[in-house]
This record gives sequence, structure tokens and C-alpha cells, in this order.
Amino acid sequence: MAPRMTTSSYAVLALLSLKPWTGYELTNQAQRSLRYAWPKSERLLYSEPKKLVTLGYATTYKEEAGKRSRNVYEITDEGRKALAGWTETKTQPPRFEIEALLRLLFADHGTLEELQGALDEFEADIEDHHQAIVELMGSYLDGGHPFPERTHLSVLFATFQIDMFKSIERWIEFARNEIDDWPTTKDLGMNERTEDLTRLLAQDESPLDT
Amino acid sequence: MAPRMTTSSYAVLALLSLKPWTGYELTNQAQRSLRYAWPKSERLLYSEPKKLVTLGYATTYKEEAGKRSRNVYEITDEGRKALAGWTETKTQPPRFEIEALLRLLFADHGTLEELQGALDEFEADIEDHHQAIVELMGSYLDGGHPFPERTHLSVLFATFQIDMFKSIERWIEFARNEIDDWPTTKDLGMNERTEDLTRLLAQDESPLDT
DNA sequence: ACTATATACTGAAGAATGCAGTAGAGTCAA
DNA sequence: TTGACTCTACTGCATTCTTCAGTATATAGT
Repeated sequence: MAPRMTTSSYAVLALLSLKPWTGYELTNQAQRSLRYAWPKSERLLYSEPKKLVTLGYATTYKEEAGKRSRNVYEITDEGRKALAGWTETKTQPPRFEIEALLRLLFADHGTLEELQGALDEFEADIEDHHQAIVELMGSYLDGGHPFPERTHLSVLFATFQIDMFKSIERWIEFARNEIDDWPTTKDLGMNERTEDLTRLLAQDESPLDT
Repeated sequence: MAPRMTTSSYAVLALLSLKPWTGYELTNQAQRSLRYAWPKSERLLYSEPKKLVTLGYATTYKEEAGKRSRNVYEITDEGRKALAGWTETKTQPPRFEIEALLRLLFADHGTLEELQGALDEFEADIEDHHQAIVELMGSYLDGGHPFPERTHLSVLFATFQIDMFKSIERWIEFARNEIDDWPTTKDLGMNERTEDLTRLLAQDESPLDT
């Protein structure tokens, strides 16, 4: 049975359309540049180009460098056709996995300190990503984009990321302030403050904007 | 071999700590309330409580209603202990899967119309979610929270969601405006506008804030 | 010389998804 | 009243994806 083209297959195929890559380069590039749109494991990123070869969408050869060898993958004409057909497939809905928020939702089983800890970790992760992108933009200014003719796309995407990370950081600050007023994680329920917030949200207004 | 407790197992265990549920209720409740923090398939949500039973963290019995039967799951004392131990495990970093943005990154293989289409779908998904939460908040005001003493947690989480969805919607508007000025998806590269944006982002300023 | 880090992968087990299938119960309309 | 449709209430199977351990060479720093 011929394997199916998944979104991850198209992602790798799209990278191959830019230039030939080795498996190792592909895992690194995909993890660096696609991480915030389509995060995939290193293992999968080694497997996908092999699948593309069996489908006839890529060719591969071994490059020898002393006693080391590495697999180079190159897109085929068939592969370019398949990539063009990507647009005919349905786009998957967005998916946000945030364990820190799951822990917030069930914070009443733990202490305030544990909840604050979860928020701290969340913030640290977001700040890391945030800083990485700001630095990447700095490198673009110095002509560091690997495919200069594609800079407009990377930058529009980066705008999304920076904007989202800023908004998340603002929320974390807000959440910390709220929690600081809590005596415990439990049984606060629909108190005055919560009711005020609920009323705002029900009117589609964010307490962070006001 | 005893199965491992995954984050999803803890999520289901946390739900069970609130009250006993049937498998069917659990799938529905988890998909409605955990969807934006921990999105999981219906299939998994039917499997997890069974796993909890084999681990001794839940008990189950069949409830008969005519010719129909359904499985009811109830947390055990062991289960409550296990849930308390959740805080000792590391929180997984956040993960954002957004195929629409992947398509944006590689939009130069397609047309402007296709890129706009991807943004439209993205927007439609986000707006659906956004509206669902605003309505949920309205129901909370009418006393509709299933566990009133936990309202403060749900509302703080809802603040995150509404704020994030608003921020994404603003970005989509922004992106649409940018794209409207593009003659094609290709080879725009580091033009004047892109350079302006890059400069802003490199200074950690969002073009959406100004 | 030793250690750490980067390069360059693969196999196998387990987690999670998607899809099809089964089947009873209630609703609405032709 | 029969048929169509939706909701309830799941299960099995194939496939996808992640995690982890393992293998082995190359290179830079102390």
C-alpha cells in the first residue's frame, strides 16, 4: 500500500522544493523554522523524506565524506506536481496544546505555589520562543535569510508569532495579578471579581484591553 | 506492563475528581471544556478511563437503562492520590499546530487566492471558537456553571482564550491588508515594506500595536 | 588524552488519531 | 407508519506520530 501524504509530508516536500537537503539538515531546519506552525519530532522528519522517495516525489543518494555518509534528498518533477496539489486538500483546524492551562483549570487540587509554578514555566517557554524570533529578525536585517526572495513570507509569519507571544505574556502578567489576590486555589467560585470578569467576557471584551 | 500516566490520563482523572461520569459524558465534557488547552480525540477519551481502572485509579460499573447500557467511572482514593502527584511531573511546553500558517510560509507555491482562502478558513475556525466562549460566559452569568465553586478558574482560562482569539483575529486582518498590496505570492523578498516590518520586529515591536 | 558537543542516523515500543462499524432511542415529516 | 435523521454509547483496527535508546564518526576545547 502506498503511504498517504500527510500535512507533515507536504511540509517536508515544501522544504525540498527550495533546495536539496540531507536528512539531518531537514530535521534541523524543520524544527527551527516550522516549530511554531507545525511542530514535529526529529524522528518523523527523518522518516518523511524516505516516504517521499517511495512515492516518487523525491530522489535520494548517499554523499560520502570520509568514513561518514549522509543521505541527500532532492525533489522530483512528480514531487512539484504533488506539492501544487496540496491546495486541493482541506486545511486542518488550528490546535493549541497548553498543559499549563490544563493545570490552571484544575488548580484547585493543588496549592497557589504550584499554580504560580506552572505559570512561571509557561512564561519561560514563551519568552524563549519570543526572544529567538526577535533575534532571527535581527539576522534577517543583516541579510541572513537563507532564501531572500521568500523573506516577505517569513516576516509575515514572524509578525504572527511576536504578536501572539506578546499577548500571551500580557495574559500571564494579568493572571499572576489575579492569583495574587486569591487566598487559596479553591472555592472562590463566582465572587465579585469573577462576576465582573465574566460580564466583560460575555460582552466580548477582554479585561486585558481595559 | 502497567500503562503510563500521560497528561491526558491526568486530564481525565481530574474530571473524574469532580464527579462520576459515563464514558460518553466524559468524551463530550472533555471535548467541550478542555478543547483549547488539551484537545484530544473522542477515541482516546473513551480509552483513558479504562486505563485508569486498570491502574486502580477508578472503578467502573454498568448502568442499565432498558436495553441500553453505559459505563460509569468513579475515582478511587488511589486515584486522588495519583492526581495530587501530578504536580510532581514536568509540565510539557506549549504546542501550536496551525496548518494555515504553514501554508502561508510556503504560499509562494500557490496563488494569492489560495493564500487568502487559507486565511479565511483560519479566521472562520477562530471566530467559531471565539463566539462559543463568549456564549459560554453568558451562560455562566445565568448560573450555568456545572461546578459553581470552580468558576474563578474557568473564567481566568476564558480570559486567556478570548484575549488570544482577539489577537489572532487582529493579525488576520493585518495579514489580509498586507497581502492585498502584493502583486503575487512570489519573489517579493526584502522589499521596503518587509524591511520596515523586520526592523520593527527585531526591536520587539509588533506592527499591530502601532 | 579526555570530554563534550555536533553530526547522522535507525529500530522498536507505546501513545494518539481517524475511520468504519454496531446498535438502541427519540424526533419529525411525508 | 414508515423512513430518514440525529443523538446516545461505544469498540476494533490501521495508521500516524512520539519517545527513547542505541550506534557511530567528527571536531573543538581543556
